[in-house]
Amino acid sequence: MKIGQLSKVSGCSIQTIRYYEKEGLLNVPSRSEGNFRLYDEKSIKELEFVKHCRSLDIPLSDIKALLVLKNKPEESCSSINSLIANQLDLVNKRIRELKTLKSELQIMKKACSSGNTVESCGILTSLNS
Amino acid sequence: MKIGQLSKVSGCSIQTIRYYEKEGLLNVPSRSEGNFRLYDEKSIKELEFVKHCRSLDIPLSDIKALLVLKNKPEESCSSINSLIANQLDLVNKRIRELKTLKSELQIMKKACSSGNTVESCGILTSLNS
DNA sequence: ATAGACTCTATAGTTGCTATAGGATCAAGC
DNA sequence: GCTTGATCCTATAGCAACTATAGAGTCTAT
Repeated sequence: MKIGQLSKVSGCSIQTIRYYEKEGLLNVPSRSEGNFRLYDEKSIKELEFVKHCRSLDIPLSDIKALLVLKNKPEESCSSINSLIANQLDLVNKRIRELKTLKSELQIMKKACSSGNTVESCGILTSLNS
Repeated sequence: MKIGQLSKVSGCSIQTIRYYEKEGLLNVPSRSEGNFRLYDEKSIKELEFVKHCRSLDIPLSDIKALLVLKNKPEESCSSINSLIANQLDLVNKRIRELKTLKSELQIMKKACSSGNTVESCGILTSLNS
């Protein structure tokens, strides 16, 4: 299949697929006589692996590391484990940050009784402090 | 005071201060004879306003809009209100997304009983599906 | 006079894409 | 055989919000 087809079945844009290839996250596909990329079932699996990792916000560099590990089946998986643990820490940290943000934004929202002028807006007042 | 001093009292890096100036978020400061930027107390206030907005993840373009509104004290503050409400929506959405992420990552973490080989790693297995 | 601390501008790099320009290829219809 | 439109190709630029670097000028102290 050609790239447009792979894009449809995977839900990744054509540019993104080419970008992943350039970044070394996908095996280099074969080419047709007219220099079009040709993909097969295995390519779909590869792309879906990357997509799944990305849906977990795993950075491309880490996905690359995972792909290397996938090809060393006999090694210890402790680095995979710590990679995921790390990712979890990041997510937890970000959730905590966003919750702090949320409560401050909520307070600000309440401070503005719409219909005010800018001059007396409680939001601007709180942003100034 | 010069930019290094402002950087220290504000906690913003020198490059960030210059960047904010270039983006029109800070008033253009006066210059010394040797072409160094010179700041005063008002500059600190301005920078702190921007910093506070940024700590709420408000994008620079929105901060710019807020600055314009600050100079029209007699206008209605409803656009400030909706800007903040919008920001709150975004934060809430992101929190929900991250919570989904978090639970999937937790499941994956459990799936790996460290000491496994890469081949039998529960994490890789779940990433493949 | 010179060393070192600070500042200046301009430019490139970061991340993970998305969008565009300017072309080549291919299948279908006339 | 020729054209049209859909698809593909590469290379490059743009996004957000910075950070980092190069290469130069300025200021202060000795």
